[in-house]
Amino acid sequence: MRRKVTLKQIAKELDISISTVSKSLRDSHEISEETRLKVKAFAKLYNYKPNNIALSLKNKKTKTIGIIIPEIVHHFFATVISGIEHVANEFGYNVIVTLSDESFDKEVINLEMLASGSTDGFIMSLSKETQLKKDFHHLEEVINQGMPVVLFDRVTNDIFCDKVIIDDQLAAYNATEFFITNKYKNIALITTVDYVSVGKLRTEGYLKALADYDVSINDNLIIKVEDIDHCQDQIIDLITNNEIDAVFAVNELFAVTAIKAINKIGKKVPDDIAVIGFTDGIISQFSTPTITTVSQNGIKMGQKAAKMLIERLEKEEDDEQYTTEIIETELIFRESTTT
Amino acid sequence: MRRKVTLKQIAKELDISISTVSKSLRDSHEISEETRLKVKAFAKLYNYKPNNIALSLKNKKTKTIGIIIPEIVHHFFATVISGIEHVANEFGYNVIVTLSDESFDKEVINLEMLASGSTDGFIMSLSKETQLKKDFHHLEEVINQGMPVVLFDRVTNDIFCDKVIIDDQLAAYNATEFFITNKYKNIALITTVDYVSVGKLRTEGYLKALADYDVSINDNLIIKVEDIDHCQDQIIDLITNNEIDAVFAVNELFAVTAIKAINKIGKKVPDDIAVIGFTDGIISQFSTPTITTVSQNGIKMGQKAAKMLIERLEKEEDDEQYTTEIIETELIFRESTTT
DNA sequence: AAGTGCCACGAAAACGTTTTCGTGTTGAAA
DNA sequence: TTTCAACACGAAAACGTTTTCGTGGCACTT
Repeated sequence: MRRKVTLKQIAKELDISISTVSKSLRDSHEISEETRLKVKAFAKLYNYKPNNIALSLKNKKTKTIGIIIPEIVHHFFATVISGIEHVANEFGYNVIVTLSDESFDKEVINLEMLASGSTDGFIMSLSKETQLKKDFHHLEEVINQGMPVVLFDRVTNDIFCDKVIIDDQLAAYNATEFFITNKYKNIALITTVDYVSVGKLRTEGYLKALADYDVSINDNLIIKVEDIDHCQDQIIDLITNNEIDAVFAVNELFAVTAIKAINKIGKKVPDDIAVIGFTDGIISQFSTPTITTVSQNGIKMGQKAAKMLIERLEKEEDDEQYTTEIIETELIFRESTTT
Repeated sequence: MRRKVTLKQIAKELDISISTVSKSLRDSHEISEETRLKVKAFAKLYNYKPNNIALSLKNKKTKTIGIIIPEIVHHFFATVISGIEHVANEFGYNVIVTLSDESFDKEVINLEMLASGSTDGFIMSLSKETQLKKDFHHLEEVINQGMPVVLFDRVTNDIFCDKVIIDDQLAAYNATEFFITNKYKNIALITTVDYVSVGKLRTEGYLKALADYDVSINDNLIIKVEDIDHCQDQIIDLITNNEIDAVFAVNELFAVTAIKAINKIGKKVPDDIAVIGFTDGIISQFSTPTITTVSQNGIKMGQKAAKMLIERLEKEEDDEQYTTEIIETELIFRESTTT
């Protein structure tokens, strides 16, 4: 077993000082060509690589970005990570990923862990519990310590930092508007409970569209799902007991579940009932029928978030000008709607 | 902005030595209760947290695990990461994730980056290109330096290290056997090119089952997909031009694509043609019809891999006894098959 | 021969910890 | 009064870098 070689060992072996070795490897003009080449040859032979940890300690930069998300087994978050990772890599950064599992406590613990020197900054999406509690002290703390934070998707107005979001309300508005202008009048909404920020915004967009077009709002057509794993019965109820011709769902899972429910009661998508979902993920692409959906480009969100964070990291003067970047969404038409 | 406080600053503020501060915080009996309490109060007030980087340098342990996978936008890999992260977290480790994008060069670069002090060990799944080139020097190198490596899913016999896999061949055998014993005789196989280790093994399982049951092998019923994004035409060809009653696909995507192709030519799943896929992911669960599939529990694989790695990290004497853990698979019956 | 300047290199500090060892003070025992 | 142990604390090394500054030796100029 060949342990990793250090400057000190090279210095000893070559009977010169550590400084000389370091300078040689960094091509300092202070060192004669002779020693420089000798050192470099030796270093190459022994496959010397500077120790990142030592560098981090010295430079007070870790060149790593901390990511904290509610869960990773979720196509959208996976795409965001992918976007972040690629940009980070390009700029010589690594990413360290932790999951909050939608728990406030885990979010806090992970944040504090990583804030103790492991990362230069954070990219986060808030856990449900955090959004419910509205407690953001942990975020304020790290921001106060001078660590930049970029929030994406599930954000909050209570914290001042850079953010990357989509215009959830507008996107939902547009989807609903599409239904209305295509003569659908009984549009059901399957959404989340209100404390999930994006769910609430999408609900608002739906309501605003109805209001703007003078379509009466029927509360029976709206369900707010608390437990995503057991939403099926609720949805079947809704569809069975109401005369509807369209469904707007605030995520893929609700959309595909709605479609299955519709099939189950013997109706057809899109002929009897049209469906639009949210998030252009695996499900929307491969479901039968494929699902018309609001695409929220996770890759792009991740890339943007990473760029914002790195930019802030690489300029020393910290201006307090925070920006909120809005990623474009678009309605992707597939088989679950007709025009 | 309140910068992070260090031992030195506390020492200065309290006019005592750094050693005393450190010892106080670690409850050393060398320190009088008076100073101990004073220091602790002060540390708490200023929210002192030891700097991880400094600790890593001193202890020569980073308490981080490096993960290198081909891509993250892939449900299976996401589940594995999830499994790893949770176990790692439990043992006080963090995970740092990098993607090879199926490229040999990126795999090497990322490995070398992380090997330079950033992580204590690795959990990896090989990129396609690496499997094609059969070049594993980068792995040998880090293993030689004393860094433990655990390979999962896409592994190689050329490297001696711990591994976590499923019995791909057996799983494929069982799926094929199910078809045969249920009177399906014309079983198509949609698989990958041979250099993808798991694809090859699954192909072998299929062939072995046919041979064992004296079903003649028809090469026309086998396609090996090179480019996953453009497999549709190939699959339609296969289904249109051959009389088949069953399809075994080595991943979800092939399975769902096959189902769509079958629908397109006016046949029904499972009545005309039955389909079994591989990997119990989102697609299999939410496709219509839902897909009978070989479940390879990614969470469990990740957990096992993490446990193996951490166990090796935490015992100092390095025995050279490597083990290969086989995760159980099972056939999950859904709507794409009948019995 | 004295002064000047350059060349090539080394010593040491710094980043933030932990830990070993040494040391001054105190009180009690002899 | 001397001796000794216990107590409470500090100095310093170590982890692996980079970088600033200092310095000895040499060649050159005058």
